[in-house]
Amino acid sequence: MAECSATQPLPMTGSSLGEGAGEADDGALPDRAEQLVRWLKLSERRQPLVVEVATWVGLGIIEGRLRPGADLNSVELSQRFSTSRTPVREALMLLEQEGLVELRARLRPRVAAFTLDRVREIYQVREHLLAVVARLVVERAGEPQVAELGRRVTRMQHQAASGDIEGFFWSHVGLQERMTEIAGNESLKAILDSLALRTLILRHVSLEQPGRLAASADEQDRIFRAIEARDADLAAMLISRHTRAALEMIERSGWIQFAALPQRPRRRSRDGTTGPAR
Amino acid sequence: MAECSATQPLPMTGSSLGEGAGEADDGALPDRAEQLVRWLKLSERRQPLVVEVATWVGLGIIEGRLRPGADLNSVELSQRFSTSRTPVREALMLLEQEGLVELRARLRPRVAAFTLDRVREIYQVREHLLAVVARLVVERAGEPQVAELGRRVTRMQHQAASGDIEGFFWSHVGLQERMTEIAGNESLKAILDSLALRTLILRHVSLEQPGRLAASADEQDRIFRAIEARDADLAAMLISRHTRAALEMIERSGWIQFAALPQRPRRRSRDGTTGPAR
DNA sequence: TATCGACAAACTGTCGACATCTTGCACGGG
DNA sequence: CCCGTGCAAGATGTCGACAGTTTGTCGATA
Repeated sequence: MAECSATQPLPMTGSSLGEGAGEADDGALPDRAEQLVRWLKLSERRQPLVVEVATWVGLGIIEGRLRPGADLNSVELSQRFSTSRTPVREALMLLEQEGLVELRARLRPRVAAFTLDRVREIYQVREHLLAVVARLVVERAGEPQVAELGRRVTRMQHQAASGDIEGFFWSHVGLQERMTEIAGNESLKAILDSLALRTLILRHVSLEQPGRLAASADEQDRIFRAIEARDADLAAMLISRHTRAALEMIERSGWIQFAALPQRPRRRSRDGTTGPAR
Repeated sequence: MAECSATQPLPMTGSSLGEGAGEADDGALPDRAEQLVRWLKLSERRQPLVVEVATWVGLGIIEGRLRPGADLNSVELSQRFSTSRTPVREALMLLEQEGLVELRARLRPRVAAFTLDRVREIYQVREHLLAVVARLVVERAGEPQVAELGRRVTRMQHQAASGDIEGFFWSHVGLQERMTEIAGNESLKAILDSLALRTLILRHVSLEQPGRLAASADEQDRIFRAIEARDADLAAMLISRHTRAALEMIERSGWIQFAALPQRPRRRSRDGTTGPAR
């Protein structure tokens, strides 16, 4: 378990993350797990076992514990969760559709690797769809909803002021999700959720850029005021600009090249000396 | 199935699909099946068995042979293809992500049912994303690409003039796919492909409305001329309007209420002799 | 020393079996 | 006659096993 906290590009082979995983199912996973479950609409559609595996792997990818390109072999995952490979394969397929995992016939599943081009594409789509969301929110939000959005933005400003990146990050996620809900187009929400999931880790990177936290908070405030004033054009423009700014931060951070390094996980030596084995 | 690991997707196993469903696939599979395979990005990612099942079921849904709400139980499908249930389940999961099949834990898989609201949502998203595509096409298409689009539009006009709904329909599908390719945003293309798949059957309905064929051909022509003239704003506006018009036709046709009728398939008698056609 | 080829480990895809759950149907009560 | 209850057929989810591939490693060769 000690190795769990390793910040190295630690290949997930072996039992590097062993215990934490095994017990992770019920107690250990905090709110984000539930967020993820809701995001993937897992609970309604799948058995608990599949949900457990998908949640753990998905969270691992989002949180950066599982690096892009890392092997996700089903045998090891099934041992980790004391199940057969069937639910594991199902979980990996779910994550594949969300763009978090790459599956190709006969090849080992791997954590999806980003390319800068792909990220640009996603942000380009997000930019336009979020503009649509903004317009719909202006059109459809009642007073109570506007007030709720205002409270969320206020909280984010406080978090930004106190430098609480983690809190701000999740508030931001929650705010955008709430706005897509208010927009009232479930298909649109599903698409944006999926795109959000793929870029979660990147959005984190974006916020870590110096000065970005305060700037982002300010932009959120201006977007909110446009919504409050029922100015759809302005809100749409601001949210598009906000999205472009976030992309720029990501590009500037150079994170992508770093993360996309060809990661060749070593095969375990077969005498079992893989360090702390289970 | 025999161990023929042929590289070519061999035609359906002719063995066990004796019913009305059987006829439709074997001879009729040629182009659309391949289109569907490409659409789902099946060939790269999955084993032939899964591809075969997914193609058959997916085509069945698109062509209306499998009605919304119809049961898709994995035992029957596995018998039909002489496989085990594992690849069948995988195929159904693939189709679920494309919105063609509904899976819920412990319940039988069913062909996805449309609601009018859901269709409106999809067309709302399509309207905006296609506008983005139009702008990108104007920006990025070279002369050869524009010429190719022109040829496609010309062909569609001929098909419309001769009342060839089926041909026009697939030309239309091909045209939009080509435009999304030219737009050069793969993520955007993936989203639009998925939405297109969900609404394929509806777009067919739309074209069957009297007068719609000619109107659609005319709109396509105007969109093309706007692209040719490099007028991004106009092209985007026209393609949005075109999408809205298509939705209106669908709403007017009343097809959705008809198709969404709670279809309760009777259980088969268990002597295997499926008396009435399925 | 570097390269190529073959071996062996390990992983994936598929299968049939089993436990659990859902669902249609029959039966009994109101 | 209609409705709720219980049962049995049948479907799903999971499992362990097996065959076929992929892949890393080792040894032979130049």
